[in-house]
Amino acid sequence: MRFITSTREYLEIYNNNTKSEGDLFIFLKKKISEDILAVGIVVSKKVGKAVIRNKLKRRIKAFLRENINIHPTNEKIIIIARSVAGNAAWQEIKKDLTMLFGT
RNA sequence: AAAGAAGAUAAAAUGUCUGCCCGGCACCUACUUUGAAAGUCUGAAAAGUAGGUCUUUCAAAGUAGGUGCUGGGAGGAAAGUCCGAACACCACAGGGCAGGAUACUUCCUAACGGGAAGUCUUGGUAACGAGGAGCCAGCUCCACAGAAACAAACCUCCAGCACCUACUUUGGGUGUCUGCAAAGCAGGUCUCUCAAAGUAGGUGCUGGGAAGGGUGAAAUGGUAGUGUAAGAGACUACCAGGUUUCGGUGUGAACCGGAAUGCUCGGAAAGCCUUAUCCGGUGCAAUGCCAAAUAGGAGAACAGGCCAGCCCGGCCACAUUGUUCUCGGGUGGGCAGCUGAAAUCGGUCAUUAUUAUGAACUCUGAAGAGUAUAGCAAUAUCCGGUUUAGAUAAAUAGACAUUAAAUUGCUUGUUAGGCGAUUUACAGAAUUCGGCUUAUUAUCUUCUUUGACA
Repeated sequence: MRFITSTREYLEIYNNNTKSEGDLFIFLKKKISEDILAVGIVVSKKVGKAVIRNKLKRRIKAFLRENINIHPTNEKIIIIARSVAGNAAWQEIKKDLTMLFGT
């Protein structure tokens, strides 16, 4: 697994994706030929101040580490946080992410 | 006990599982360079010798990756980016204008718009807080209300003139009444009317005056008297303030005491402005370096390509072409800058310097000053210690459990405890420091006022 770091890569997915929505997050997915998962995390200022945004990003990364097996391996995914995700509990985040990866 | 004021400190703890970033050490793998040895192929006048090529092995260094062990890893505001600096680059002979910032005094400081102490004004019963150049240079503004917001006069006050009304007095006329026989004359506590004078009131005009009323955030000193047509610092006494000046104290802002002068002056400079002082610009995305692919640029060398096994021949190109190499610019990317500093704590046995305080005594009209040593404090010096993140879609954590604290519910055997629930703030480094401002949880210390009890 690797993280998406360049603006060009983000724009490529924004322009050509399949969208799935949960209560807390929105997934933008795109099939790729490489046998690896690429993930980008987007948390806007609507979610909260820096401490809250950083904590949410760390929690998403922790989920990805702990659930390495359920990931698809040939996709690029952008995870966008909705504004309510800032004060969600860990159980809610886990449930929402599991549901979105399952579909 | 309640309500306040000032300051200081801390920024919940422990464990389990799973992880992140930076460094150190050891080992392993790969690559590069250097050296040594062996072999191989070559090989300079002579030597298959020196040297060279390639391969293998070993050693050292470096780079990259991996494994293991180990060390370190957010804040008091990391925030806002508001001041001041370091550092980097650019600009710069000197001076002025413009622009910006600041504005009581002394001291601290690398510097500051920061801090400390003092001083004045002001708010508060007080602890304590807030503020500080200049509206006697010029201009401008002062909502609403009000006559008027700085030059005047609405009502009121006073004087004069004109007109109107009422009344009084005097005089004239008509009527009426009475008297005389009548014409007529005379008279009146009568009526109407005309004129003059006076008194009172009203209206208007001219002048005096700025005391009173009312408006406003703000109206040009206050009280009492003299004075006047009415009034007014016009004059007098006392009070308040201003200005000038003398003496004293203090480094200074300023303060204390005296004298003269009727001088009595609106507010706003977070309005223009005046005065004084300071300020070159851009910020680590600074700046320096390495440097791929692709495209294009410059330079150099070569002359080709297709048909064919080769030659001849034919076709294309004949230099703005093709191939190869080199160069510099630039993009993605990477490295350095990058983290130890104007840091912080303690000590005083001893040393030195400076500053402040200071029991006591003396002087003074007061404010205050002087003498002088012990002790104590601060700063510097000195001595000893402590800490010290470096990420880059951005690490420093995620989950769970226990404990702690606070709030709250239920409950019991109620100065106490048990069982639950919720909460544990504000907030995330980005070149580095010194400050300021803002956000915010808890605790402690000192002080003030009021009340209660002893």
